[in-house]
Amino acid sequence: MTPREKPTLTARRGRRPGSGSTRQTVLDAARTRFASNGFAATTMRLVAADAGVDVSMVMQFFRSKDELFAAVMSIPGSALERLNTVFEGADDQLGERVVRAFLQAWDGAPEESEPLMAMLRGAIVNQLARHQFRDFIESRLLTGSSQLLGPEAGLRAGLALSMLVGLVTGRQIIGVPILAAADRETLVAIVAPAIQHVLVPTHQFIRK
Amino acid sequence: MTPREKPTLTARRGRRPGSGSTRQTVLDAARTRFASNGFAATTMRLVAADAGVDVSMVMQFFRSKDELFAAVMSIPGSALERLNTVFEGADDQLGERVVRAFLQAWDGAPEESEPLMAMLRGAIVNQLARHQFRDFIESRLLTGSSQLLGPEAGLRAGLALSMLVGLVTGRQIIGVPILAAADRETLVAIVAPAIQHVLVPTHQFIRK
DNA sequence: TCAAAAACTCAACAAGTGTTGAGATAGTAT
DNA sequence: ATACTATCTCAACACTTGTTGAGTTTTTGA
Repeated sequence: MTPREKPTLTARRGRRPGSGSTRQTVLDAARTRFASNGFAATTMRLVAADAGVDVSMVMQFFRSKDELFAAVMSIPGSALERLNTVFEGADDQLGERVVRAFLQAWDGAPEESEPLMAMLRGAIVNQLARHQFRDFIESRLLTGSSQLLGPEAGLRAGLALSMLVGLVTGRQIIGVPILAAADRETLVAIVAPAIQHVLVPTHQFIRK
Repeated sequence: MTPREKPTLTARRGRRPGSGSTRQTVLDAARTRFASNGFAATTMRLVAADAGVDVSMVMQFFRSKDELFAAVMSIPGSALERLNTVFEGADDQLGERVVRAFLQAWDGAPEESEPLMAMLRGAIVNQLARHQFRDFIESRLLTGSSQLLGPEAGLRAGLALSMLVGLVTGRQIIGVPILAAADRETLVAIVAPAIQHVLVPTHQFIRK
């Protein structure tokens, strides 16, 4: 049945898989579109037009819209990695460290912030994004915080995260003017003590 | 031209505007669908089927999908009204009062919580909802907090709101298990001090 | 009774969606 | 050269969407 000749190496002839530059172009276009338009409003034809290729090209690289979206979100990006370790250590600056890292992750370079933005926008409409988002909150971050704070550790970390996500959503996605206008350090100054209190169940606040 | 007899009252003849029960049924169905499925995933045919009428019936009552959505969200509901006064008074229990009122608004009866849910889900996709949401955060609530806390009053209230919205989103819409499983009082106990610190720029925490 | 008007249904349109398959083009091995 | 294969385009399918207009039923006021 199956031809056994030349079982060793270079069994396949013909054109080698291309440089992948087009695939990357499509992926970049999709990332940007998903981040700014959300999942539902991003059409395959729109992504294809941005990338300057035909629609079926997109379908051939990524087999469906869902898989394209998954490919966009599965870009690990150093942003997520950086957030992995930020919960470690329950010292006085924990809140400030967490808040600053969080705001940075969403303000940074498009290659890092856009997948996060796409995930956030998609979490409302797309089931895949919703699950990815749960994983993002549950496994990636809650495991890093296990060394923190007693039996409520997971709950406290989840609360801090969801509240910070709300802040970023209002600031970047909804575009509440008063939040969008504030600079990062002002936000850190106000929010950091609050997050500190959510994360560390201390009953008194260390002054200055 | 126009008959002048009996110019006083009952000018219109024919069937009076119906009991309105059907229109209300449609509105209820739309409210529930928008709240649970979001704007994009809610189709006119789905709403019509839920209400047990034809699609064009929905179109006749509310002239478009956008106007139907607007009708759903413009249900004032005592939930929003209750939130109007909750920011008043910068005492020690302000944070607790705000958090509890907020969680109640989203946990309460469907007629009150569903418009909020619809607004929240729609804010990502629908421009109308996004504007409504800004108004909800800006005018309705920030004006009530003007008596609070200095030059940063608006920013602080906006921050508290966005963070609480993030909490509710994670709990009810995304369905993060660890947040959904927690009961309301546990959340109040953890979050209230944090919100207190966001709203009132005190530098020390009153113990117990 | 009778006609007007509201309430309601049926069938379809135009546009847009994700997706598919056939085929053209071009690079790469033998 | 030539067979082979990856890249890419064209055209269309099958379906869903919001929306519309014509026609039917039911209630109401004169």
